[in-house]
Amino acid sequence: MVEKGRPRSEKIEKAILSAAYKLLMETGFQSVTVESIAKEAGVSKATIYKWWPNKAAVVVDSFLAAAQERIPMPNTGSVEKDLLLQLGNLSDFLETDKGRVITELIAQGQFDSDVANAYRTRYFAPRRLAAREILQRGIERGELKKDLDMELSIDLIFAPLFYRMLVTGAEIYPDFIKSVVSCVLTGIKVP
Amino acid sequence: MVEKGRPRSEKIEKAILSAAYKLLMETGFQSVTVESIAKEAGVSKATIYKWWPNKAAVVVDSFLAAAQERIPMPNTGSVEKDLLLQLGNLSDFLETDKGRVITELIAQGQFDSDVANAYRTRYFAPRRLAAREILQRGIERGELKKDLDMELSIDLIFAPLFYRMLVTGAEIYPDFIKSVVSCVLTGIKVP
Amino acid sequence: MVEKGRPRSEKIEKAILSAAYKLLMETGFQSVTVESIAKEAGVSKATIYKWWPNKAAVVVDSFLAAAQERIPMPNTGSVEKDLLLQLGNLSDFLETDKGRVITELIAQGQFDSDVANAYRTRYFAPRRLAAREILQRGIERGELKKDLDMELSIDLIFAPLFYRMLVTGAEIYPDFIKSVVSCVLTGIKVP
Amino acid sequence: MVEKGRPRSEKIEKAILSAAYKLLMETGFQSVTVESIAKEAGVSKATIYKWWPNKAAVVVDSFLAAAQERIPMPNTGSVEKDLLLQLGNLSDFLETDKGRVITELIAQGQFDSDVANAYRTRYFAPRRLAAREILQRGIERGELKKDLDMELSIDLIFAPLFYRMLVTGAEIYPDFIKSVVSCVLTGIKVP
DNA sequence: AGATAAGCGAGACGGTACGTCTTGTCTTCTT
DNA sequence: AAGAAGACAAGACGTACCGTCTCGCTTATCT
Repeated sequence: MVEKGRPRSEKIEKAILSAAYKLLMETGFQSVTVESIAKEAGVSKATIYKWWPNKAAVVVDSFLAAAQERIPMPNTGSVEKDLLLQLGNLSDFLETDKGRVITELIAQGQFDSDVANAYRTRYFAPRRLAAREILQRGIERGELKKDLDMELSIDLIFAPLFYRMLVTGAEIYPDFIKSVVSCVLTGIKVP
Repeated sequence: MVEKGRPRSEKIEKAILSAAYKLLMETGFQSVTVESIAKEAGVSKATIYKWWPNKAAVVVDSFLAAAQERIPMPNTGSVEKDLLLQLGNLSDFLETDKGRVITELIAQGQFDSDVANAYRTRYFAPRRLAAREILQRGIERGELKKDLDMELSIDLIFAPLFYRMLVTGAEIYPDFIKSVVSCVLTGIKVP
Repeated sequence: MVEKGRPRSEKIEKAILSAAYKLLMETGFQSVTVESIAKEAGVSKATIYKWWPNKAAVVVDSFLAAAQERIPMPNTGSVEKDLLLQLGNLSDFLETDKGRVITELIAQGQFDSDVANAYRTRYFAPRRLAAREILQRGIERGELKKDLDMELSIDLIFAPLFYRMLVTGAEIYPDFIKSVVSCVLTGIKVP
Repeated sequence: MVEKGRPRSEKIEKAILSAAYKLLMETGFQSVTVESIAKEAGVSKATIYKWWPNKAAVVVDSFLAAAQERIPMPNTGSVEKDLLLQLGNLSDFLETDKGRVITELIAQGQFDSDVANAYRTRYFAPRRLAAREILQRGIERGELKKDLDMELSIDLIFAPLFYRMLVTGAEIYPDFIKSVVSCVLTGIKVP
């Protein structure tokens, strides 16, 4: 059966997401208003609420849609080098405007579980997968313990960066990453 | 020098903080309004704004004032046991209502640097100090490397719990803590 | 050109004006609050501020909207009788609740020129026109001087009533009106 | 019996009235706040409320205290000339800042009968007395009707000026005064 | 001289209205 | 039916002013 009436315009959806993303980058999550998105996109507020349940949903969506760039998958033959590259990329990213934004989204996730689910499945899940592959190859190469708890290991690797970003606010200098990888590895590596 | 004018009423200050804390626990950060605090405390809104610049400031203050209970300082003679106790307490705490609240405050800290500064200096700083002592004793007993980077080590220990709370939302079961401590230790322990 | 968007609801506008008018009559200008108007009208405060710049504007508007009843135009064939009827009506009116209200609006007009402009053009202008016609007919009938300064004469006729209402607070008894008309017509000098 | 305790400081009372008057002239009735009077006078708010029941009372008092300058009593031998001088002075006065202020006080009198009583007895009563004398002399000289209603006549003379000031807002040019006096004296009817 | 009591400055406080802002829904006409 | 425009309800925000109060200090008279 064919849908009746005017079909949903994909152009409009994109305009909304672009506008939301632009404002998110420029002014931060709290300063973005649905009104401002509508104006920037040349769109009616009702149209936004037609497709997203609330402001947080649009804004998160706009961020995640824009974050679909390729996730780098380092494969140097060494777990340590791979992890250093991976964490280096992440920490570089967290310094950018986008990095600031993701902490705002994580913050919003504490108040809105839909937001939390969104960034978990669409943002973090694929990135953890990349880390998983690095570790998997390390196991196969005999660099890492066979019975490694993968999820735990990934937590140990990523957690310190987010902990500093979100909780302590301490600077994330390059040596910090080196030290994190070194410490975690010496722990999980075959002795 | 003697203070001039009618002195600030401590009773009122306490009433405000108690009211804010009560509402924070009952309804969560976002649902607390300055109006509701004023009503609950039997106080004028203007009085609240006289002493705190905005809602976030009062609410955070109310939490931190209530969080001044003794920080447990385990001292079993073993770094591993001490850390297990410390992290066990923390994870128990994070399961309670207060635990939920602190994630909300951390969230708020992403939007308001005054809030972030408040919980960093008044909440986390003393708790990190406790961890520091545990590690220090470990070094003195020869359990840990002499040239240990303390801040980094504390980050490695605490980060995974907060990472799960704030980012992945994964459950924090008892074995998780054991594994975290074990992994971090094997790395920083003298071989 | 057709208006875009949802049209302004006339029902709501009327509800606001009715509510404001009701409260104005019941409690007086100073006791009316925008909040109370909103509540009485079952309307949002923002809607009121959308169409009126402040409380005074709504309240004055509500009064003037309600004061659009027919202005009596006596035409007895005698200037004196016409003026007596006109002033009698006015003084009866000033004794009512509405009369008290208009002094409050005039008072408000001293602080807010928009208010003053409103009652001048919408309330007094049409009433002065009626008086003008009475005088005009008097001139045509040869009762009054041909070169009469109309504005001045109208001032002389109306002023004493308002002067007593606003300034001296003296009672306005029926004979007072008779005397005013008589004096204005013939003067106080010995003939 | 002698009063116990520290006596009321006249200096302070004067400072309050001066401050209130200064602010009244500079910023108008509504913009004067008790706070600002206290600050300007270097006095405590409580001291103000100790001697006056509310803001309006102080401000009106400050005005009336300052308005105690001699009231001119023209006596030219002609009622017309006397009235022209008297009204001329009044209209000159109403053009000044003080003139604006008195309309504000009259306005305030509509909401506060204490204010109204104050300016009636302390401001208008003595000025009406002066007019009364003018008329009395006119009667004695045979210029005016013997059975003249004095209060009414005074109303007729003063009312138009205040009517223009308070109600119509029309300009009060010199000829206007001439015409008022002339009309009141001789009437508008064809002789 | 010391006690007593009111005057006073400073400023905290309760109360209450203001006018603004944002969210999410609803209504009308246009495409 | 989708969409633009924009009206609307709800309700929190932070500000302002009023008039009252609570301190401690000062300035008088009374004992």
